[in-house]
Amino acid sequence: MTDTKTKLLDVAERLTQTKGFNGFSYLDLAEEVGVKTSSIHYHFKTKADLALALVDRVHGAHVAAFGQLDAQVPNAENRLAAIVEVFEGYVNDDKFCLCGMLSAEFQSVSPAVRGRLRTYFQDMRSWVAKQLNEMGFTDSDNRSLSFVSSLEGSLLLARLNGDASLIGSALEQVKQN
Amino acid sequence: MTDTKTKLLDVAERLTQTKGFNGFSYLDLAEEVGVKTSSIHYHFKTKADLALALVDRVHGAHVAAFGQLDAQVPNAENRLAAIVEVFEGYVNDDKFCLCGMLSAEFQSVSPAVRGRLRTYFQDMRSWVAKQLNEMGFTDSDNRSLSFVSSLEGSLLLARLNGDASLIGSALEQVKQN
DNA sequence: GTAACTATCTATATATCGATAGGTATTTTG
DNA sequence: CAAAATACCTATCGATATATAGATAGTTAC
Repeated sequence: MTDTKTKLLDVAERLTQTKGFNGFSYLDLAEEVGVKTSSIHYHFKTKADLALALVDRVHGAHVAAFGQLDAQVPNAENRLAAIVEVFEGYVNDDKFCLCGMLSAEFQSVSPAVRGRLRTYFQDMRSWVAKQLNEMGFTDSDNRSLSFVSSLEGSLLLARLNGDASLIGSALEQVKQN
Repeated sequence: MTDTKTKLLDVAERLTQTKGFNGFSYLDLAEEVGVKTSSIHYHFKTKADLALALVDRVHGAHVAAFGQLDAQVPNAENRLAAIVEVFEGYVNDDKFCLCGMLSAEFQSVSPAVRGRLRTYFQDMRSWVAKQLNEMGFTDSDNRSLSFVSSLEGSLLLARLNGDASLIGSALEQVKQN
């Protein structure tokens, strides 16, 4: 029996990824979860607090996923491929990246969220750089920037065109040299 | 010729690029331009119509800019650099790409806008591919996808970190061989 | 076993949303 | 000139936004 707070985060996450954080209301959220809007305010005092909780949760989940990949997948290229697959999966669900979305809406999110977004992408870049380094690239710092940028940008284009394969195509370039 | 309509588009464009299309209201727009919200409805019957007008205008402007660059800048690499500079300029104005923003908010825009966004990015990719082809790349089709993806993604990261140079760094990879 | 806490509800407040009706100058056109 | 179109306005609608107060039932702590 999933608790209400988790359900709220699940639905809010999906709505943010599909329509944007400013593209849904507490009423939308309440009706989907089956509670009243006042109950959402009980768990997340303001909508800004909900945004913060969303970023924190996805950040934690991704850091954990990075750790699991490091421990379980014995090849850096395959580890990177696993992340690419996650993003390809978004396309089929008509989703953008949650932190990419909030970064797009940057000027309408709280300073606290802005800080978290910077940390999220910094952590992602660091992890990607580590993989690229293991793959033998000497310019892993700059290449990781290119990797993450292409990942976000190609996801935007892939969803727009309903073609998940655009992500892999765009990233091929980054792995060349 | 009333320039109210132009002013409305100018401000709406900036608000979309900074806060997202769902991040501002007709009242925000009206107050900045100095008219009443009913006047906005006179020029753009619904907010969806405003979105359409925004995409159409920027699409026309960019197609025109591509043509001017082709006519006036005698080197493909410099022509590409000119586009990169436009995106670097966005960072200093805390803007994202207008069509990138609406693509992020994809699930909350009208089917008409979705179609226009596809055309916008298709035209951009075609033009970039032409430049890359002139630069001697034989994989210009795939490389243009990588270029545009990196451009959009790195703009997201650049604004997030207030560092316009991230765009050029990310794109260096694409121009390598 | 009662006091405090948790998680929800009802009910409401205040503000704003996009949108429309209808009026009024000004400009254009036949 | 008169009719029509243009570009605003005032006034207002119904719906929805985020948010709060206070009641209630169930659970936990002392």
